[in-house]
Amino acid sequence: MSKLPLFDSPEIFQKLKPYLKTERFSKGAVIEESGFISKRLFFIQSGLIRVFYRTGGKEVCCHFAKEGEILTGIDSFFTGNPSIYTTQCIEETVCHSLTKEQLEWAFDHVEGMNRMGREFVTYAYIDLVERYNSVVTMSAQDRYQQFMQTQPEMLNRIPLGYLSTYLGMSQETLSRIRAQKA
Amino acid sequence: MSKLPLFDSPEIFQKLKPYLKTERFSKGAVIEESGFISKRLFFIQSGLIRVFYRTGGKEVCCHFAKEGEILTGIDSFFTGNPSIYTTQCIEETVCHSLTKEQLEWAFDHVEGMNRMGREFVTYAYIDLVERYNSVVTMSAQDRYQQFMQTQPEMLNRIPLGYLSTYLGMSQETLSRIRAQKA
DNA sequence: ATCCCTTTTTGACTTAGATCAAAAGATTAG
DNA sequence: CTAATCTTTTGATCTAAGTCAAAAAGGGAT
Repeated sequence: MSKLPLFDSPEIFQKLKPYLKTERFSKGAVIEESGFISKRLFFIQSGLIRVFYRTGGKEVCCHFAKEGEILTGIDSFFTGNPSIYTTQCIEETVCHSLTKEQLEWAFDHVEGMNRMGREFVTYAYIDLVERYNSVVTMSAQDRYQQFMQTQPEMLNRIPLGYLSTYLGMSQETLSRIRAQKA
Repeated sequence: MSKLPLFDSPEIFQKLKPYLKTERFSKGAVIEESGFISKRLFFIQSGLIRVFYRTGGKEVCCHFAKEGEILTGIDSFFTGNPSIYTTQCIEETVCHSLTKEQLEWAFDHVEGMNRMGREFVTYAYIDLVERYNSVVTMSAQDRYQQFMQTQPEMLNRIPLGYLSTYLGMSQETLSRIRAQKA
């Protein structure tokens, strides 16, 4: 979910600190399972997480969140309905979290927090629009290339099987695309 | 861009009213052309607008906004870069608009405005996530069906040629899908 | 009405990418 | 180190959807 201003904003971070719950998750650990209500917003200190949902017997990754970024089952966290998303660690991960109530409190009482939230979601939205457009107008090859150019460091961190579903293509197709430009 | 709480929130609407500029655009009129900086946020009172961009010699619709909804070249409006989007009226349209400066002012001075902005973008984001997922996991047929079920009233208002690009398929494919279930 | 122009439909052909299946490489646990 | 498991690659089809081209249907203007 795009860049997170929190860690760059020491004043806000200081104010929230007393409320943050810090946890360490090992590789493969599931942080939140689909079907439950997402109760926490996570600030990722280190590590890598994938967000996925199941459809037609398959898992489709719709997001990766790494150190410095924010994570939540956004649909559920804001609406209160059970989430369709499962969040799982791809690497060992350390994160700090707030409950929804604490976040709501912060929106009302921490100066600049509401604005930060709005700007954060706005940029996440802009990012997603681009991603959406790329699936509608670009070929599988081009989508991979674009990913390679914009987040080359992620190529080694995300298993091919996860990345392919994120890019909207089969694992075999991604493997072949990767092969042809050796 | 999803539902707009503004018209449902008389207090906020009253406060903004003095600053709103009201305009009427005829069918086919271009409200903002790509390549320019999007300077206004539009509240649509009546009518229907398409947002599109050009790629590979084609126009791709990425959004439709109708009465009661909000419109802006979101990328440009918030970042200040020239927009890649053109907004054009599909029907005769009446809307009220604010400049970016006025909106910023409102975020800081109109009680509840910042929160409204954040919630608005959050819901727009959630909507878009769903749309994104549908392009990645569903067939052209299923996407059309889904659109038919969720916004049946739009079928008669949006020309097929525009709708097809919005749904991420060729005009011919959409025509054929529509034909087979007479 | 009639002409012109835009939008939609229909037909024939092509292709990107999916699926199914199996081999080859990596990782992890014991 | 070796077995067992998981991940990636390679190969052989198959199909949904795209492209190109032309006909049909709608909509405005005069």
